[in-house]
Formats: sequence, C-alpha cells, structure tokens
Amino acid sequence: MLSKPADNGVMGETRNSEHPTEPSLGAYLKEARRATGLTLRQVEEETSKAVTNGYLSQIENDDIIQPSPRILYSLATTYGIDYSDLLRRAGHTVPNETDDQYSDARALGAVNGFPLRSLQDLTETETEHLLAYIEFMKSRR
Amino acid sequence: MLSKPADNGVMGETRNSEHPTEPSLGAYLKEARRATGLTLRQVEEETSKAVTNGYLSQIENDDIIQPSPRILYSLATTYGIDYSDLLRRAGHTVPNETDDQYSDARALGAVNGFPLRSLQDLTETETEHLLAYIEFMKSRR
DNA sequence: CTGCGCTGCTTAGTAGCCTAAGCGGACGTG
DNA sequence: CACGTCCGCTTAGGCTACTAAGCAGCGCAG
Repeated sequence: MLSKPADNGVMGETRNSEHPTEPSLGAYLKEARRATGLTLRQVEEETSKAVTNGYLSQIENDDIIQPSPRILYSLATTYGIDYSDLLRRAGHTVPNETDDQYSDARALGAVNGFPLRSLQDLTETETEHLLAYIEFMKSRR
Repeated sequence: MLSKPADNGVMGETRNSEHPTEPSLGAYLKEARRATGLTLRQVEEETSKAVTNGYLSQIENDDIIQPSPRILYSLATTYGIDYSDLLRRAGHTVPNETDDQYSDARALGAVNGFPLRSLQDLTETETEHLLAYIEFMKSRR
C-alpha cells in the first residue's frame, strides 16, 4: 500500500519536474518546520548548531539547491520526517530502498495515542488544513 | 552484480563493520578500480564524464575527503560495488540501516508526507480536537 | 634518436555549500 | 519614549568539491 513518500500531502505548490507537482525542497522544509512549531533559531539550537538559523532560511527560500546529506539528516530527525525522502527531494541518489522499510503495518500504529490510520486517506488540501490547525493550536499555548 | 558490503571480492579489509583498520576511501576505490582492470580515463569514459580522470586521481590519493553521492554512485555502478557502503566510507549518513536509535514513532518518518513529530507533543485535549477536525473534514466530502 | 599514445597525476580556477555576523521589523515592558 | 528580545532574513567570506587543461614518465613504432 502507499507507504511511499511519493504522494505527500504537505504543500500543494507546483515545481519539480520529476514528480508530479511536488513542492520545492525549501517549501517542503518550511512547512515541516512550521508543523512542528519551531522557529529558525530553535532548529539551530536543537540540531546543536548543525544547521544555523541563517542557513536554514536560505534553504527554505531555495537559495541553496542541494544541501548536504549531513544537513538533511539533522533536519529529518528534528522534524521527524523521512531522511531518504529528503535526500530524494534534494536530488541526491538514494541507495537501494528495497521497499517496505516503513511498512504500513507499523505505520498504522499510533503516535502519542494518535491513530495514524486517520491520516492516510487525506487529500492534499485536507492535510494542509490539518497542519495549519496544528500550527494554530501550538501558537495558542 | 551488486555486492553487499559483507563480501565483495574487492579488498579484504571489509570484514569488520566499524573502525578498525579500514582502508581510506581513496585506497579502497583505487583497489576497486584496479580489480576491474580499468584505467582512470576508462572510468571517465564509462561514467560519461561524470567522473573525470583527474578528479578520480585526487579521490584515490585522498586529496578529496568527501566526494558527493552523485560521484560515489557513478563509481559504485561502474565498479559493481555497493553504493551504501561507499556512502558510509565517505562519511555520509546512510539511510535505513537499522536506525534503532530512534523510537518507533520517529523511525516511521512521515505518513503520507505528514510529519509525525508535529503530533508527538500534543495534549489529550488537542488530540481530541484534531481528531474531531479530521472527522469534520471527512464528513464534508 | 624522434614521435606518438597511454599511463597517472598536478594545478589553477570556478561553483556552491556553509558559517558568522548583523540587519530591520514586530512585540512586549518599564 | 527607550529598551530588550525574538522573529526571519541577508550578506561577506571561507572552504571544498569539482572542472579543464596540461605535465612528466613509460613503452613501442618508425
């Protein structure tokens, strides 16, 4: 089943030529950061300065085309998103995935009591709304 | 074709999975090239100039510390050695490969492109709100 | 000998990632 | 008002991968 990051709902922007209407790396990363409710400097701190705030800004605004794996790995772990997917989005060649590593079986579990099943059949627009809603909630704490 | 890092014919020093006396990237690549009987310029030609002969010489003599994934991939395919292994030897963070270090939730990465980290620190009330919101969205299709 | 081709290698220069420092604006506080 | 803090963002510069061109050495043919 569709466990591949092929169809990500985050952001509906149009850009990349490889995948149909995939947002730019910068746009995707900016959305991912906002979804976690972190600021540029908070990311800098959480990555132990592996990614400085100014540089992250450059990445998110597509001034940096292809960040290094090291940077992408830091961001993937702090945002909780897939590292291989980030590599691919950045245009790096990803080593043989042999598929199935994040199988749906496990993906159907729960995070923090949150049933992931409810996220699976969301449309792009719905995902966008959901992220905005999370962002909103966190901003009101 | 693709030899696992466990046993590829090239070089015998691959046995241990970690530090002890692993040849430098340059030494390993030089040995791999010689094992295939290719010259520097033959590699350049076979990679369609993706790796020029002069640059390959720099890599083999450890003048270049960390070649990019793109370069390493070209070499891996022309030599018939494992790409992930090359990434690791070059010091790049390799995806997959038993990242047991992280909790299941984080290892999951993203479902449907949805950054799971954004769900991890939600309060019960917030989770309820979110679920209600999802239900609401789906009911309005 | 001279020349030619092929070997590995060197080297000057360019491109782009990445850092450190600082900018202006928004917001709250005294 | 000033002051401090946080926000995203910009900019100058360094560092390094990477390119293009050319070098010296070796073997072999003429």
